[in-house]
Amino acid sequence: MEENKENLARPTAQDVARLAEVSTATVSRFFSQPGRIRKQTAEKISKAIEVLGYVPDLNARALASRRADVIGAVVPTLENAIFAEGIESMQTWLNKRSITLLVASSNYNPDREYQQVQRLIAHGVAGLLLIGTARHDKTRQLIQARKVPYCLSWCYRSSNDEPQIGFDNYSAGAAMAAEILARGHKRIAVLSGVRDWNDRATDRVQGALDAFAAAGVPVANDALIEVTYNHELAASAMETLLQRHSDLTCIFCANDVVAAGALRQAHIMGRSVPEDISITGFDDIAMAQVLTPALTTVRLRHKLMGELAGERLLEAVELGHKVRPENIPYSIVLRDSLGDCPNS
Amino acid sequence: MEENKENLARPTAQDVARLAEVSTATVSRFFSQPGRIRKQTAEKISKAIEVLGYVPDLNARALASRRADVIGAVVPTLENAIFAEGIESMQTWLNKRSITLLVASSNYNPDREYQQVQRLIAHGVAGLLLIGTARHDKTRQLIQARKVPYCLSWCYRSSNDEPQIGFDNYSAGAAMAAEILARGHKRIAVLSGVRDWNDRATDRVQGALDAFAAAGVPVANDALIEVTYNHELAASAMETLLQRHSDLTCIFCANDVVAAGALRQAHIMGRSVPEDISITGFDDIAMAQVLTPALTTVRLRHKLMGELAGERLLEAVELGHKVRPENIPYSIVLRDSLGDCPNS
DNA sequence: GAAACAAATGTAAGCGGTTGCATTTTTTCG
DNA sequence: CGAAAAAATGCAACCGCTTACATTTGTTTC
Repeated sequence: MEENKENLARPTAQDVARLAEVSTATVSRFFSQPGRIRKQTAEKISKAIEVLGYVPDLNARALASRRADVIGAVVPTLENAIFAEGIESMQTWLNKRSITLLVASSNYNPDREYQQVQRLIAHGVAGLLLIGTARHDKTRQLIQARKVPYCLSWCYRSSNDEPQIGFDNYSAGAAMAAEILARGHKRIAVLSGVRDWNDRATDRVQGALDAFAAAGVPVANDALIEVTYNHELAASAMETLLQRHSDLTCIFCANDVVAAGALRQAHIMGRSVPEDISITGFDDIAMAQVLTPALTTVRLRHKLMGELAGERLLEAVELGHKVRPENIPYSIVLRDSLGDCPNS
Repeated sequence: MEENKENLARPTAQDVARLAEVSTATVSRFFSQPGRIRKQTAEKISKAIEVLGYVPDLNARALASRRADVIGAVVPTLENAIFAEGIESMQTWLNKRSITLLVASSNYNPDREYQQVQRLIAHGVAGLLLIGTARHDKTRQLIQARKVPYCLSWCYRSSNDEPQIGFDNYSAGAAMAAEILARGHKRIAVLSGVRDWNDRATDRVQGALDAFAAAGVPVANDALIEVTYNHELAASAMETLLQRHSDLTCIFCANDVVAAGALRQAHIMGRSVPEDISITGFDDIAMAQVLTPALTTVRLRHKLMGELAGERLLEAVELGHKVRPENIPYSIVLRDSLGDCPNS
């Protein structure tokens, strides 16, 4: 009687078994191998489940079967739309396969990344998605020691032989630089994201820097400013840039958010884009096309990447092999913010 | 010898106990009640943990202690910046307390929301964060039956006595309408989000509609268009609106993304904002201030809300009471996109 | 310094499932 | 129709950790 209170709130497989007049083993098989159960037995069980409102306890299942239907991901932050989008579609993909995605944020901090990886491992994740290549060695060691299948994402460096599915940021940076150079720009500045512990930002900027230098228009040291992922800081950096070099004709921005800030600041300072000065972005987040002028940027298929990473990682987990590296192509989206160099 | 292979990969509390020459109970207490353990014993244990690289199995812990340090949240989508921001800060807050946040997306679909709630319950979450008030009854029943502490978020309706921490969207909609009316606008249109199963969008629009009607400038039926959360659709809806009523002087948008699309379209059609036509947003996402002109909008403290929800929900879980409803104040941010009504 | 009490630790029974192996039931087929 | 093979189900030992209760060790008191 009174013990039913508990049972009502959280019926167990035991309860289901009792009501359906079968053993718990059969109930368990009802879920894991429905084909191996007689139709009439299955109906009894499924009715009992219905009646009791039974929901299997995934913790117990994970413990007993020593595998969890959970994949973990540690992203820098969900506030960055590219990660939010990628994670969202990865999750959607995984959910279709009854896999849960457990997301944690590191806030771009390798120490926190380590903690989060540890937390995810403690939760028994079957696989791990990490962002980029830069991280503490102990983080790698932990993953190695636990033999957790993993995959790096948003990055692709041919020099790196870790499993990775992402974009070749260096070459994409160079490609955008080429577009800029093709329009005759010679006085160029760079608005970078924070590069410390961020290989994506590093590669993007380096790709562009190298391309500019190779074309004989190197970017001066004081024409490169690093800012965190934030409109306002980008705007004030833009102001600084324009004060230092009033003759700039193009700003290469390492991401769209920074570009948006720069665009805004240009407007405030009365420089029209792209007539007086050109600005390019990176990522092609949704916002890029509603800005005025619409942002010329590098399109990265973040959602596709998320899906692909989910698919490949799951495959790797199930088949027990490593994820095969994949370089997802980028493209340059020419909109209005990049124009020909004025006075040339 | 050979069984060590397994042990090396996933050392258990048993292994730690053996190495530290104590019982597993003591190892367990080392984590749960460190104060109750002699210093020298603690040191032996902590050394063993270090040596083995032991990480406790949270699934086993949850099972044995029948409580999990996990809180679940079902959001419509992380692609919407307001949820990404709110969830991010809620997660940060919870992580500080060693609580894991398990996030799932419903894609604005009540059926999927139900599935996700079921999934989270299966994972044994100690508490649940839901968005808004509109959902299937069976979802409510499931939560009720499982006695999972929960909290609605992003909404606050005084008529609703469920635990809720969020914003009074109706009154915020009315407040923005008041600003619009105060500037003399009389030919007003509304660009709404999809209101079906979305109480936030519904309330915002209704609040505005009622305010306009009360002021004697009701919005015509064909001057209200519903669009999904998307720039381009919003832009084309804006075009339709302007075709139907070329004399509109103000567009009330139910969220910033839609407003951005409208702004863009106004620009394309050569209507300058706010001189020819005013546009207002809702949410004050980061983008709002980099648009040109900067968007006048309703500021909602999404991050604060996320933190507060995390704090209160955790408190409710730990103390076993309900979350006390909380109405988080909004404010109107006057920027450039709302101006006086022209020709008046 | 022994009794009395407090603190630290150990013992062992689960938590809610899974699964190898044994057993029972059903189907197949000569 | 009965024996052999196949299919379905049951039994029971875990999975890794927690915790009530028992036991041991340490401390305090007079």
